[in-house]
Parts: sequence; structure tokens; C-alpha cells
Amino acid sequence: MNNYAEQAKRFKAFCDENRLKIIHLLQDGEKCACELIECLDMGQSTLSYHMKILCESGVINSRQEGKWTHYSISAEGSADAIAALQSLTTLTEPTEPHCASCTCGVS
Amino acid sequence: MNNYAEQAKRFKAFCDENRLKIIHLLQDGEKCACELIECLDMGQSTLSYHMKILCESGVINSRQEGKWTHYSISAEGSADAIAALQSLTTLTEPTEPHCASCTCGVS
DNA sequence: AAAACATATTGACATATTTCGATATAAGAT
DNA sequence: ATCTTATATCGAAATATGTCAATATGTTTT
Repeated sequence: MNNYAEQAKRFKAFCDENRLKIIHLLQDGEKCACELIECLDMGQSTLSYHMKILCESGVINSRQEGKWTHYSISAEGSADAIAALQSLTTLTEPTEPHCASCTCGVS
Repeated sequence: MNNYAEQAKRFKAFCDENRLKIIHLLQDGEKCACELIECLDMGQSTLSYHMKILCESGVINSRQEGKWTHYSISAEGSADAIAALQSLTTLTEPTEPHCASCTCGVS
């Protein structure tokens, strides 16, 4: 997986309506899956699917405690995502073309 | 479209590998579609499809000049996206449950 | 006006994502 | 040990997304 694909994976957390709802619910603090499911209009397996994507993106942390899985917003993962977004949308001084075979970038 | 769906649309810009490449190419500054296409491994209509999604997300601006469409990173749209990400991932003091019919949030 | 060019749109198809119900796993309760 | 509870995983189905080729639209050039 190249760098773009990795970055895309990180932002997958934010491009689905249900995952945004989940993140929003977690802004109150750590919650277990059974608490989340009560606030969401989806089945248990669907929530589990979304939590997997959220955890893989690095934005959400999970913590096992007995039979419960507790989820929370990862300060580090969030900071990384924000930093990535910032660096991606900041203009750079062009010094080299992005690809060798074309005239983009520096003329 | 509810607020979550709108937010999701904004972040759609960043969750596809090719769109990340396009944004990265535009970090050098404004480019027209024909310049972008030279650096990307996709057909013209596919690029047009991605540019539409990018423009709709607010992160990319387009400017028509004769037969060319020039694309550039929108400082405002980018700042909005970063602000949205920041607010979404910041913990809040819980004062009210997120939904009336469940016990999430405040006990 | 016709030709050439740049980009957008359309329709068809391939692939990926999301969802659900069923089942598996694993921990605590009886 | 068996039952209940919490979550994960699997397989199938529904939906959404991404891609291409063809065509449409609009602009400049001849």
C-alpha cells in the first residue's frame, strides 16, 4: 500500500455519515459498544464493522475490559489526521515536477 | 441532507487515493485539467468525475478561462475542513444525552 | 462555418462498501 | 457445566463508488 492509500485509509473514518455520528457520540468520552448501539440506528454487526474501520484509521482507540469493548477518541490519532490535512492543503513552493514524464510543476 | 451527511461529503475529498494525488499536485499551485491528467493514470472523464467531487467538498476551487478549467486548493475550504476535523475530535463536557431514548451520555 | 481542442456528462460495467442475519468466540453469571 | 451477555466474524444481498468509452457542450482556430 502506497502513501496515498494509507492516507486515504486514515480519512475513511470521516467520510461516512454513521462513523461521524459515532465519533460525535464519543466526544462525551469513552463508551462501550452496547452504549453506542442504543444511540444508533443499525445492527450490532454493522456497528462492529464501523468500529473496525475507525480503529484502523487510528482516530479511535479500543480497550477491552471483560466482555466489554470500550471505545474512545484517540488524541494522538486525531492530531495526526489534522496534521495530515494541514500539510496536504498547504501550498508548497514548486521546485521539482511531480512526475518525470510531464510538464506539470516547474516549467 | 442532514449535518452528518454534509460533513461526510466534505471529507469525501480525502478518502480516495486518486483525489489525494490530485490535491497533492495542486499544492504547487493552480493547474488545469489537461496538466493534471498528464500526471495521473486515469482517463479524462474519470478525472472530471473526481474534480467534481473535490469541488463539491469545497476543498478545491475551479476557474473557467476560455476552454480551460483551472483548479486550485481553496484556502477557505481547507480551513473549514481542518476546523471541522478539530471540532469533531475534541472532547466536550457532557451535559445532555445525545438521544432521548437511551442512557448514553449523562447518567 | 467547419475543424480542433478542453472539459463535462452519460450509460454500462467492475469493484468496493455497507448492511443484515446467522454463527462464532469469549467472559461472566447461575 | 450451562446459560446469558457482549462483541466479532462470515456470507449473502443491497447499494455506492470508480472507471471507461462514447458523446455532448462550449471555446478557439482556421
